[in-house]
Amino acid sequence: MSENNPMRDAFDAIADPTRRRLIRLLAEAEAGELPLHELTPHFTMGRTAVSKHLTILKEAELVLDRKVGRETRYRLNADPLREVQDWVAFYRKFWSENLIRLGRLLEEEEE
Amino acid sequence: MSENNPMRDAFDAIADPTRRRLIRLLAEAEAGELPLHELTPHFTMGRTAVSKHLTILKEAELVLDRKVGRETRYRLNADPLREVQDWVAFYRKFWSENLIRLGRLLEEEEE
DNA sequence: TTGACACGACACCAAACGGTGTCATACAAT
DNA sequence: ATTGTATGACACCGTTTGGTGTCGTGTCAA
Repeated sequence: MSENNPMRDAFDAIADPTRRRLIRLLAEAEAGELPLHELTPHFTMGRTAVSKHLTILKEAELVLDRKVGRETRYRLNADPLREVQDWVAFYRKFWSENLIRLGRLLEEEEE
Repeated sequence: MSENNPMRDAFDAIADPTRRRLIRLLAEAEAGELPLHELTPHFTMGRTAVSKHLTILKEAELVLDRKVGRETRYRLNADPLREVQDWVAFYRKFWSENLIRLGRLLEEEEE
């Protein structure tokens, strides 16, 4: 039984501001990974709540984790965000004028 | 009392796949706008459910509406998606190799 | 003016969400 | 060996979500 994970959408995972901050913290971590007890103090909520948000991010495969001693270190995996990028990029052509040039530039680059 | 709206996050609004499909349908509408009863048949759920999704999109200002006769026509406003674009763009540098070149190109362009 | 249509508003419901606190376990340090 | 730390797993709880059905009102068509 290799996969009993609920397996979650990236869109769903980044909908919560706490989870977006977690992603940011992991992105800026010098070591590239952080354990739960170093992430927790950045929030007003308790450890358990942060842990649950990390679980949701794991379900979306936005973070990976490995156990080191008694702590679990979490690391960012930004790849699923490409789906978000691709989806939102489609609507660039509907934005207000000043980014149309950039949009065209991207289209050339992306094929 | 000009603003009694709950006022919702764009990230929150696009988290639901039904709402993403609504955005797509409105984007592809030839007339640029569609009434509820033309949107509904694209889904398996009932009219009331679709209407509630549209309300949520309205709270995020991703759709605008105007009344025409007995119908309410909904139109896409993609501008709030720029916030999503900006947020996700930050993590392009963490993606797998082949987009690093594009990422650098965008950074030059964006300042 | 009667009837069908389009819609918003509302009550309702089960399930998921976003928190809390507690407990058991594994590991570190002394 | 004992104590303290880090964590996962639960049970619990109030609120929100995503759906349903119904009702009332405004509008178009006969």
